[in-house]
Amino acid sequence: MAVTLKQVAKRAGVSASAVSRTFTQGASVSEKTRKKVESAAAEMGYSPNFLARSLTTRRTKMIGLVSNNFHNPIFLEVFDLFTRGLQECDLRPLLVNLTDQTDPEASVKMLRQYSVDGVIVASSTLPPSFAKAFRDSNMPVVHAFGRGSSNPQVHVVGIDNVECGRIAGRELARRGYRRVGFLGGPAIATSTRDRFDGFIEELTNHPKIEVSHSFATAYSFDAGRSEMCRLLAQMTPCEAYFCGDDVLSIGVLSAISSAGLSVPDDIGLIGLNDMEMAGWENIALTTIHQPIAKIVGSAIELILATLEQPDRPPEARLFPCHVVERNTLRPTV
Amino acid sequence: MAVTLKQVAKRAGVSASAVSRTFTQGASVSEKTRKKVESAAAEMGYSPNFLARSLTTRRTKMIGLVSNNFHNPIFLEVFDLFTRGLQECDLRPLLVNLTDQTDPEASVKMLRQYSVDGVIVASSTLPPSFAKAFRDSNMPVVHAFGRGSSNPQVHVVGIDNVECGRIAGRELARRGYRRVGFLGGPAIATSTRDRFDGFIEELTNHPKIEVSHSFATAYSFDAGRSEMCRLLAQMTPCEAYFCGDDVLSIGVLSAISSAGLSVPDDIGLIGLNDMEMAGWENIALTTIHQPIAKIVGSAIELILATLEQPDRPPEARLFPCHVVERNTLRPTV
DNA sequence: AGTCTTTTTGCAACCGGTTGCAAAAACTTT
DNA sequence: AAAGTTTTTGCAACCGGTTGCAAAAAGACT
Repeated sequence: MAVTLKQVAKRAGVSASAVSRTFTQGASVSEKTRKKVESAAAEMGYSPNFLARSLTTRRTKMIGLVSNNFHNPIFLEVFDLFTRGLQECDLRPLLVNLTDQTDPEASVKMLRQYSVDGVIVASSTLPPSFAKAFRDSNMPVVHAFGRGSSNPQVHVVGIDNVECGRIAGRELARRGYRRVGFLGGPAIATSTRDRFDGFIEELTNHPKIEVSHSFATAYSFDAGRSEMCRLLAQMTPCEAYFCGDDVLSIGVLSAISSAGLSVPDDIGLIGLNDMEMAGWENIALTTIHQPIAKIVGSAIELILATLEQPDRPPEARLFPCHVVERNTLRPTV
Repeated sequence: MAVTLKQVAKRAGVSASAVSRTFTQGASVSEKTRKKVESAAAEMGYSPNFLARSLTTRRTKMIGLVSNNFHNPIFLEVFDLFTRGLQECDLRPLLVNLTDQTDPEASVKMLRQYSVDGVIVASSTLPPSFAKAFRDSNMPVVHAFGRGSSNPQVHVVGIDNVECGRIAGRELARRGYRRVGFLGGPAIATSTRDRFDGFIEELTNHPKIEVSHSFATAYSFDAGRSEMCRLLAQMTPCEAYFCGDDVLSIGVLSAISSAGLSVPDDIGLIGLNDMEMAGWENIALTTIHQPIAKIVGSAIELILATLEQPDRPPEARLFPCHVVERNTLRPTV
């Protein structure tokens, strides 16, 4: 059984309040009693119970971290950054894995029952309405990697996916490709739609370029590979593809080389994310860099600010992206 | 402000205990009051506060999930499995990222302050003493991917790393390699040592085979690549290498192809883990399969059992591994 | 030493629940 | 209808802390 405040109080010969105050920032305790309490606490190995404390302070310092992307390697980086960042702010992540089986409503309820101080939804495939459910339940929430909007319902931190689509389109045009393809992630995901829209929009400026598109069933290696295999079997491939994201690109890359074709000589490829693996020398994917460290940092900052000031109006913070050139697009003509 | 039990009690016209009992499994409440309470609760959107409850029940249903492997892709699979598995048992993972900056002692204390029901340490690089610190602090703990031992200090679930070393040695011998190398992870990690010992032991049965060894600084792509680059620059390479793990292997693979050599024609490679990526067609790593789903499942089962029966003697559960043949070792001669 | 301030202290109520216990209510049995 | 049995109920204490408040102690000033 853990040592309690009362036991420490008795041992130190002071009241419970005195002990409580010694362990509370900025409370009024004389140096003398503080010493008494501290040594008693040290002898007994006491440290305050955060959950009991939270009952009166109404702060648990726990943050729900909700995601459904446990198969995309970039999310390992995301989790690393979030857990480190939260820890630095003295917050603990309560991790929720939103699978197909889990009821979204249930996780809202669950996180409320655990009195988390706030929630971070980390996903580019969940709809804004999901994050909003937390807001409706009166919890501060930030949707990281969510869809930007001029007047968002909840805080959003991410990138401008439409602009990324444009960047990709522009890049392929600049390199003189004449038949290009959009090979997106799941067609329902807003991130996919936005990237698609931007891509198409940009390429309407280049009427001579022929554009086609298709969608993979998920942001995953397998989905990318099988979609590309399907395309290769059906028709003569485009000269270059803009892929929904990096892991998808790697699947595509694999399909291409299995077909005996080579990148970038036969087919060009540009991804999105710039995950660690994209820089691995045997992959060397040309891709659009998404500043995930900044996004994560900003999401944490925003949730922190919202804890202070719960009625802060929802804000969208979108970070600029840029092309990282590696070896999967041919040089400019 | 969230609805409390008392408010529900008032609305339903019953005592607080009645409300509490309606929400407690197996408590005695008449059908009539249960109905009254349930409808009042539904109208008001009440659900019990788990943390307040935990104060008396002494169960938070939170499990500390501690790891230091946020850069090895296999750990995304591990986190996925753990979070799903725990959720299915109605437990929530409180995630702790043990970085170089974080004080291990502090995380023990922190998890105690949050009254987690138990702790799962998921790491092959942390020493048994780390897991033991939780045990010493009276928390049920399971060390997943830890070092097996005939009389362990804490519950361990994992693989027999020594045996894996033997398997690798045997496999290379069987394929007729005559100069083989061990390219391990960090030399201090027990998993590395054990794999090394087994490998060496097995190869003493084959005195004609020449064995060398070296260690990378981490289980990571970069570490594998740079160690292999170093080896290739220094000396004529071995005919085949047993790599510390898969991500290391992929780094090694990349170094080899950068050097203009090919796998398995010039150099053979066998990894360990069989992470998803090892099966990607453009990697196709021959590797030793570690049954991570079984390990995770068993770790959860064990922590659950220990919650029921805290004084259960420490147990080591080691799962057998086997070679998965893909394309990085030459065929048997 | 006496008065006025400021700081420190303990009491008691509270945070949102659970639970042992004895009384009340509901059934059984005769 | 009375007595006996079982089930349901509310009271009150408790889980491990925090905090407003008024009293006590300490310090500052005549």
